[in-house]
Amino acid sequence: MGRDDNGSIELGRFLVVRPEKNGLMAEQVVIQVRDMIRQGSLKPGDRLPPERELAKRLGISRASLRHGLRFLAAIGVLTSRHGSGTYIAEGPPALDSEPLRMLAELHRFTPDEMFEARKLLEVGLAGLAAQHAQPDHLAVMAEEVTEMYATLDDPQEYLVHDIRFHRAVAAASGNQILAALMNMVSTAMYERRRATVQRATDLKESAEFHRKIYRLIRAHKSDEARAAMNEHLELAQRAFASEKTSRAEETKVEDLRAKGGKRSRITQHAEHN
Amino acid sequence: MGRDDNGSIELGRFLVVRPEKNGLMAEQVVIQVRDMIRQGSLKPGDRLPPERELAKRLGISRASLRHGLRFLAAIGVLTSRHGSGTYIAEGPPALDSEPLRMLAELHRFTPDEMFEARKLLEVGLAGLAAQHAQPDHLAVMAEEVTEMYATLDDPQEYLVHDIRFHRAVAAASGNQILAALMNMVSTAMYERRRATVQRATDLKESAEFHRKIYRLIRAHKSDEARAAMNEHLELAQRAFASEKTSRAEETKVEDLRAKGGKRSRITQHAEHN
DNA sequence: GGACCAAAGTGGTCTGACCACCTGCAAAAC
DNA sequence: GTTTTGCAGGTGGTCAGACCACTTTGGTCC
Repeated sequence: MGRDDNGSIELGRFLVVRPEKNGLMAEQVVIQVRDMIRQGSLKPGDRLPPERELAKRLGISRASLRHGLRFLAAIGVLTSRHGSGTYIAEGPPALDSEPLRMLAELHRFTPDEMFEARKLLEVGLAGLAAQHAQPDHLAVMAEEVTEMYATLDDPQEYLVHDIRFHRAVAAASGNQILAALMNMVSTAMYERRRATVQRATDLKESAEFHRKIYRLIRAHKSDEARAAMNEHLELAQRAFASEKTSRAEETKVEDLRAKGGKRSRITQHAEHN
Repeated sequence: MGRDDNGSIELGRFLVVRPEKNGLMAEQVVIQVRDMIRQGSLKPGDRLPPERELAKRLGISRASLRHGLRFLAAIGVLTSRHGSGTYIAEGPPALDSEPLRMLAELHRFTPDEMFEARKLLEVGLAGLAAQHAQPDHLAVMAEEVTEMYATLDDPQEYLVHDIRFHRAVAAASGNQILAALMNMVSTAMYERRRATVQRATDLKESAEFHRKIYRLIRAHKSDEARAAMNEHLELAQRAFASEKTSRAEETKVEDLRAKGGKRSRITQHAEHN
């Protein structure tokens, strides 16, 4: 295999990056950007130089540069805005849920598996939240509980506040990693839940549970908060299971996804709320 | 907020898409491939058609197609092999750890946060493993424990078996999602650990712990396995902390990463063991 | 049979052009 | 003076075709 050792680099008039025989160009981009982030010259919200310029600076073609940027966008580090520029992701740390969704498709994850994962994460988060929750987190939780009671007759809307409540608990835990993981799992399940929750089984009971969890977190009762969260999720799991067996329509879900119910992070035009 | 623009596309996905007002081309690719996966015409290990052909079939340029494929490769669904083809990811479900690593850089995650996340996940997994472990999983665990004892004098090698043991526990839990999450977190921490473990503090004690955990899982003692795992990780956390404070050199780590200690999934040429 | 080599197939990169979209600013309208 | 309009430049998105680098395959030669 080795008879091409004429790799003489004589055109190196610029001292940018030595075009060693090493890996792909796109990977170079990832490394460069990561290092810029690491050394602090790029912070969340910052705008990167234009592609044409950046490509020139790194000594690669714009196409290759774009391949690298695409990778970074895919994993959620960047977002590109057509006509405006490329920016470092902002907001709270979050992992894209698309990978998990894909995995679920590929390996046929069962709903029970997902619920189990959620249970483990959320029960733990509830316990941590009870220990570390700050007033502002508690305020958000209270707000969402209130909204739940106010939307008992609108399952779709209720679900939104349900999710926000759990997100607030995650944020209150003080652990950004676990919060990001939980959100990823939770979001990946969203569409399925959205379909089943349609006929509200027991939103009242659900709301009560959320209120109970909130109060336990506020009172710093870690173990009890964990227990309540566990109970709540098992209830939800059973409700989901019974709903699911009673019908087998998937068209609805299909439809929602198709017309932009969610947008892949690939271009995500700044729609984080 | 919630600007619901995005013109309504009521009917919409034909194979030959009109270059009218659809979303980005790359996104079309993602959707197409995902649907192929969902409907079962693409399974793990399968090879996709050549880019040139696929591009023609979808009615887009090869560059755009490649952008889409890059996205899928980035999230771990595909792997491209130069000169060979593009394949659907094989092996057990796994999430790439690069996103988490990037998040850690961007938001300055603390080691304590990471350990806390690991603790939550692994303690839960140990409990589940004690309930669901199969003989083959137990065999792997036993094997790795043995190897740990055999490599007490080689911290680097020891760490490898350490990681494999924990991976085996995760696999034994029967929950692929949690296993994938744990591996993601664990892998993201790998480099840091690799640096600190150099001067083996108490590998003997660590090995004892692993053996203990293994036996408890084998005996289906869920609660005790959880407790042991928790103890083990807190010990490791303390060891890490004390190591870290005693020195502040990072050059070593930098070096390892730079020269291919790890390869981003972006091109990952089939090196899963 | 085994080592070697050449050709075909495939992903990776480059180039340069054009398109679609956003932003900012200046001219026009009020 | 203030608001609206419109245009021009900058920026990301797409396209086309060519060439490079690697892998695989299958044949040739020893």
